[in-house]
Amino acid sequence: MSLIHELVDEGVAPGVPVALVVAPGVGIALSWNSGRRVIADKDPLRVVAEVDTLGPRWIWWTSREDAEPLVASGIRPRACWDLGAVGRLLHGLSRDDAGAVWAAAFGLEQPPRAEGELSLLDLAGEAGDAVREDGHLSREWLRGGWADDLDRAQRWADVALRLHAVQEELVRALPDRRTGRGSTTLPYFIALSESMAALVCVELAHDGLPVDRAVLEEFLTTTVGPRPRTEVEEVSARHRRDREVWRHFPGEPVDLRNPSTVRDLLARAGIEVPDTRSWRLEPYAATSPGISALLAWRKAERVATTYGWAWAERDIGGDGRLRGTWTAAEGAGRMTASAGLHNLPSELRPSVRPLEGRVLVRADLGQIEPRVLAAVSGDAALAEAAREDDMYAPVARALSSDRATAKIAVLAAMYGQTSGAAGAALRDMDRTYPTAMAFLRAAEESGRRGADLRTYGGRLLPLSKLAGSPAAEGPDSDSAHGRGRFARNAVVQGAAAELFKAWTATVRAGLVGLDARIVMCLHDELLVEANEPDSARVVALMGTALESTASWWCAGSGVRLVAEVSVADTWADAH
DNA sequence: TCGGTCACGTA
DNA sequence: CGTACGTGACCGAG
Repeated sequence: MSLIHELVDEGVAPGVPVALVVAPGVGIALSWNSGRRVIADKDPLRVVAEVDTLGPRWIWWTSREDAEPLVASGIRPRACWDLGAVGRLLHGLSRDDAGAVWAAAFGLEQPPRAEGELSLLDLAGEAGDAVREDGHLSREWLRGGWADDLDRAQRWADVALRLHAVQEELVRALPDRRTGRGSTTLPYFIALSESMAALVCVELAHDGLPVDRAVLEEFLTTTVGPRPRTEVEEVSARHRRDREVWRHFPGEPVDLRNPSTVRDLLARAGIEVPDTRSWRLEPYAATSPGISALLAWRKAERVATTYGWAWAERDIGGDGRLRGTWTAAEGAGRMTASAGLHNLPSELRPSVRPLEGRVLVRADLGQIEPRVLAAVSGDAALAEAAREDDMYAPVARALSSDRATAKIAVLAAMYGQTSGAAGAALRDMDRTYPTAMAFLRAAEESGRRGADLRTYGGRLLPLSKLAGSPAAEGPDSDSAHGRGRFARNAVVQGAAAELFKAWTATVRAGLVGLDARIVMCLHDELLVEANEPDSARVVALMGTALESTASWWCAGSGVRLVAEVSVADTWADAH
């Protein structure tokens, strides 16, 4: 009987949680509720690929470490439960190492980060078991002490399965705040999609974003000059750009990279400003060629330092793929990316372009934050507005204002604006959408007090641990107000991030069998690189995936979620 | 060598 | 208007 048939007999089936531990070059250990076994094989990843066809829900410590070798070998696991990602969700952790996640699940103190050599003190009280007498995981095991022996790998998989059981119970105990509840709780769905987002992060880091080097190099050459071959060339290119600004100002040249000397320079020209931020200088640009030159210099300098030749050399591979490291949830719960992936200036987007025959399918969620506010606050009137394609239109009618004012008022409410022109509109918001406004105020109040909050999907926002001590500084300090604004925004931004990741996971599942992959996640925007013949199916998938996600994410709320989808050869054209 | 500040890109 | 994040240059303290 084949391995696969045996596993099926023993209860491995689609959706069944199976803890996986890979011992490189040795084999794998599996552990699930109705069985456990080790499989010795010199090529363990081949075995994982085989078992994945049964569709188990892989349980692993973190996708970052455990899925990386799978993805690198070409495996695209169907489903997982990422203990680290769920640990972050449940406990508001800023780390996801096994020792920390385990401790949090059992209500223990966070252990010190396991780094450096183990001392005798560390090993005291460890009798060779994975779990110590004090309930923490063994430092020896955390450092990979299980990896050369399948028997120990099996015990390590058992430990993961046990943590999964505890996490699952904790997740199921979280409140489900939906209007229309189903049999599966919302936080449970979110635990799954947060896990899948962590896996997507590994795939994004592996696959990279396609860059057309010729287009990029043309742009860099015209903006900052040709690629410098020596340090001398680099200095002279800098100097050439600097001179374009200096020639507009009489007297000694100053260091343009030092804001305080720039401020002096402007003062000499009769322009007094408290700081030299571009939005403050912008009004002078029309009348002062010097300011205009300085602003142009700033743009070029940004490219030269952050998105210039050095960046291209460092972060774009020989295969023309821009790669960074991705995290699935930081701060309020958004994904983050390094290597400039999340703040690529729009001028660079024409360079994001796949090879001939492939296209980019771009989809973005329209007006996502106000729609999310309507859903998570349970405000019936705002949900009514969120039935429309453009929800600011009905809001404007309700506030008897124009659309622009309505938009400002809604955004001001979500971001905690304290001053400005939205004052009157904000008071109308209070009258028209009292439930949503009370929801936001309650979040701000929690933040100010330093009381922990959970997002709609169950993410713990550890406001008691945020900068500034709530106890020492009192509820009216600057840091208390800072936490208040953060909390007010985080309950919306965080829930929007959860929705986005759930949508992303659904899109990913729908891509199986197509020649297409997700190459960018940008808060409310998804980019899929696809073989041209498959692009129409990807376009359709973006919409159907959103519908099916909305059917559980905001069940019963009446809120409509909308995605705008387009296909193009470059990121810039997909708008 | 480090943290703080300024600046600025995206959402 | 305000929030989140990552990056880089500079300053001043150590």
